Amino acid sequence: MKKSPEVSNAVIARLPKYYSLLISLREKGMKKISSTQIAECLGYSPSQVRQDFSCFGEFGQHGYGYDIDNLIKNLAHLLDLDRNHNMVIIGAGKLGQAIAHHQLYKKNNIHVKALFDIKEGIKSPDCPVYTMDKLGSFIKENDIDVAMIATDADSCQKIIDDLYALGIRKVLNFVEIDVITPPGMTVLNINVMEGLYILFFKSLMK
Amino acid sequence: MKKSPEVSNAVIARLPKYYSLLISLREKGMKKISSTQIAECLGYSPSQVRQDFSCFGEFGQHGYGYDIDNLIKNLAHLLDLDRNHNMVIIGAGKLGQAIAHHQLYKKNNIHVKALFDIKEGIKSPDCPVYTMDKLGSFIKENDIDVAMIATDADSCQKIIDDLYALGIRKVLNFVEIDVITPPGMTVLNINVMEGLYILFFKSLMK
DNA sequence: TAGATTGTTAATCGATTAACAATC
DNA sequence: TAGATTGTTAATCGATTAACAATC
Repeated sequence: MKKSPEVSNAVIARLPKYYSLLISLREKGMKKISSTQIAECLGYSPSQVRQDFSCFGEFGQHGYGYDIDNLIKNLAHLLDLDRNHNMVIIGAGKLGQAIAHHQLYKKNNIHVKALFDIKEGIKSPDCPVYTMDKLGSFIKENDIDVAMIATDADSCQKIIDDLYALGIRKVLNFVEIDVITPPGMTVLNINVMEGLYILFFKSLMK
Repeated sequence: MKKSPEVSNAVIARLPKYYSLLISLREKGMKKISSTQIAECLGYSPSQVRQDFSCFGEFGQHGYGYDIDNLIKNLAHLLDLDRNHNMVIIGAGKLGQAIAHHQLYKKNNIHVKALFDIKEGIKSPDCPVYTMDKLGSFIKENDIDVAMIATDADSCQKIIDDLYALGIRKVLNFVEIDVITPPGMTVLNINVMEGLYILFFKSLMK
C-alpha cells in the first residue's frame, strides 16, 4: 500500500500531532474544526495544515471545515491505527516491563502479548514472560506484527535479525546502538542520550 | 551563553550524531577524519558536514581535515558535555528506575543523584529514593541542574512548575501529555506512542 | 445568495549542495 | 611545490506561506 510518491519527513513528523490533537478534541465533544483552528492549537500555519492533508486526499468540505470524526478516521487509516496490532517486547528488565504498560496502547488497538528474556523465571504483572527459545512459535501463533527491543546492546543486532527472519517488519528499538536494518524492515530508535544532548544544547542557546 | 543568531533544528538534530560517531571512532583509535569520511558514516553530504560545523567555528585545518580529539572537545562544549551534570528522576516506578540506569551517563559526566516518588518505601538498586517533600532541599544541596520525569500524567504539569520554582531549567519528560513549558525552561519530550505512529506510517509506506 | 473555508497553484523562504578560493 | 581538504559563497532544491478560484 504505497503512498503518494514521497511524503517528506517534515510531514510525517506532524501526522501524530494532528492525530493526537483531534482525538483529544473529540473527547472534549468537538464535532468540526477548521485548518485555522488546528494550526492555532499546534503552532503551524493554516496553509501548512491544508497542504499536509492534501498529500493524502481531500478530507474537508469547502466552506465548512473538517468533520473531526471523519478526519480522525482518515488519519487513523494513514497511521495504520484502524486495525489491531499484536506486539512482543524483547527484554523483560525494568525498561521492558515499563514499556509493556502504557495507558495509550488500548485506545490505539495495540496489544502487548508477551515479554521475552534470556533469563528464566522473570515475572511481570498482567503479561506473560517467556524465554527466547519460545519467540518463534509465539510470533506465529499470536499473529504478532510489531516488536519493541529493550535488551542490552550486545544482543540487539542479533534480535533484529531474528525478528526479521520471523517475519516482523516493525520494530521500536530502545537500545542505543547503531543497528543495521534489514531491507523491508522499519526500525525506529528511541534514544534517550540523544535527547539529553539536544536538551543541553537548546538550554545553552537560550 | 547565546549561540550565533539562530541554529536550525535540522542542524541541532545532527549534532548528537556527529558527537556519538566521533566518540566511537576515537575508541577505535582513529586520530583524524575528513568531512567526506564523516559524511559517509552518517549518510550526509560533505558540504553539509562542513556547513554544520561552520555555524559554530572553524574546527578543522585546511588540507588536513579534523583532529578527532579536538573536534570532540569543541562539540562537547557546544553540547554542554564538558562539565558535570547532576540529575534527579521524578517517579520511581519501573520506568523511572529503568532510566536511572543508563550505561552512557557515566561517560557523559551525568550523575543520577536520587529518585523521588509520592509513595514511601520504594527501593532502587544503587540509587536513593526519597519522597517528594524532600525534593526542594535535595536540589539545593546537591547542585542538581537537570531532571527527568516519569510519573503519571496527572502530576506532570505540577512537577514541571515545581521544578521550575526550584531553579531547574532542563527537563527530559517521559510523560505523554502536552505540558506548558515555563519561560526560560527547556523541556524535551520522549514520546513512545508518537514513535509507534511514525513507525506504523513508515512501514506502510514501504 | 453571502459568507466561510477548502484544495491548489504560485511566491517566498530556508536548507542543502556545488563550486572554488584559501591554505595547510 | 603539489596535493588535499577546509571554510564560505553562490546555485539549487525543497518546504512553507500566501493568494485565490472553487464550492459548500
